[in-house]
Amino acid sequence: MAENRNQTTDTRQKILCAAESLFMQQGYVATSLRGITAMAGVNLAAVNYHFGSKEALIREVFERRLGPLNAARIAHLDKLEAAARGRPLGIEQIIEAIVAPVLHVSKEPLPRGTIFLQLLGRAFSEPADTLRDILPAQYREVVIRFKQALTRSLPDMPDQELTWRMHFMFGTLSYTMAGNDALKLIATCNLEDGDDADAIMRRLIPFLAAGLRAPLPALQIKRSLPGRRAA
Amino acid sequence: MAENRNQTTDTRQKILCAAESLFMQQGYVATSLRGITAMAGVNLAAVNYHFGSKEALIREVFERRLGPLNAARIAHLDKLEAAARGRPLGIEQIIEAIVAPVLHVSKEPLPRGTIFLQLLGRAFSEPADTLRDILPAQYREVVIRFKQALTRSLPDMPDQELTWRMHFMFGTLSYTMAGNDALKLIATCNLEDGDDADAIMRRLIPFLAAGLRAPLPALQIKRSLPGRRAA
DNA sequence: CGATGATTCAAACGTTCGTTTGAATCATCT
DNA sequence: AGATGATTCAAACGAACGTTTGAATCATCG
Repeated sequence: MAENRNQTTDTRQKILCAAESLFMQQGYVATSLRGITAMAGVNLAAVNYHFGSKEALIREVFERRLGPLNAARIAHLDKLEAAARGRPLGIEQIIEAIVAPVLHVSKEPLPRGTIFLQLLGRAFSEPADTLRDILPAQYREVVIRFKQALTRSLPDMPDQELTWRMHFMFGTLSYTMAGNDALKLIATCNLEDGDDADAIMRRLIPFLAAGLRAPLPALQIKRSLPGRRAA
Repeated sequence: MAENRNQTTDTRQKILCAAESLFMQQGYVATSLRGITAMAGVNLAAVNYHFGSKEALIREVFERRLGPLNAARIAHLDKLEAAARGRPLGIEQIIEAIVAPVLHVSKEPLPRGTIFLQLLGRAFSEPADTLRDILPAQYREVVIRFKQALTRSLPDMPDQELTWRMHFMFGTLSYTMAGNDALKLIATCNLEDGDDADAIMRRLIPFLAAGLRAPLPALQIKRSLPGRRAA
């Protein structure tokens, strides 16, 4: 059993990188194994040999990066909570624990990192059944932990309202990561110069923190729009 | 020339509705014309006869609903500005002009409306080249007009910062419309009862308004989070 | 009614897809 | 060196795709 020296792992990595890149550009369904193996410079059959199927391949593409990313988020939160010794954390701190690990990913040997981020951003809106299984699993602990932290820092917020605001927050983050392509669709002014991942995320944190802290919507009776928002 | 009485328009509409529904469930690439025509109960060749190609079909699917939606947004904004007589509008008013027309769409003979909203939410992250052309065209005027309005209401906000916050806002809106599926991916508590489109949007407006009004991020010297990268 | 043009239909076209196969190649160890 | 098992490779498989075709059907009007 040669197990592996560099050949086998090399082929696997080349496939994973090419797949990551093409899935991002074209989406899961539109990307063919022939395109992936061509870009990776390996034989077509290598995908089924090393991964078993196209579906198993995309699963590995996600797990390879999403696992460490979410682990870093939780580690960051652990550190904050240890330092706080039971006191509630600041909203900005919590958000930063979610956002900062993304920045580290984005700095991986370029352009590997940003490619995955765009792929991840798209992932939530891809209807592919494949991700229906792996995303919840990868995110469960993150959501639970951060919701606990936010609940402590926003004690007056009803649970359901907080859930929605976290949903909004992840939506903004996801959409922002998915990125510049989508942005250009609706941007009318050129976003020039130093708008790298750092700058974007630094703009994102105050936006999200203010949203999370927003005054509760008036406990509206079910009468809807035309009467207008109250308060 | 029979032009059309009901036969031809009927077939067209049946195809459009089936396509809308299947594109939403499966995405553009994963949806086959055979599936669409089967659901619509028409012949396979009808799509190419009535629309010319699969690509032209999805274009029509979007234009059919997106045009009226964005027209309603602009009409809503027109009305607000006429009533304000030159004074700046309230942030919540502006956001409501963006959001409220969505609610009307969602109330179309169910479940037609919500289906399209989910499709639209996904659209921005679909890498399909097709939409690269039609979305910017459909959104250009909306973005310009609302940015003007927001600029007047937030006179101290730098243009670039406002562009980003509008991006964040559309991201949240898009992600929220794309919807419950994506939400369930990360939701840990069940969002019960009355969380229909109305309720969601009423939660969304304060969140977004607070985000838009958030204090400017400290005009940071470019030194970033942990210490890290320069410039 | 017979003619005309619009619409439907079943069948087929050529391509491309994910996957499988069986032989060839490579690395490793006795 | 020879045997062994892991890995690569070219070739092929059947299935599904978007599109085209040419005849059948329908509505309309002189």
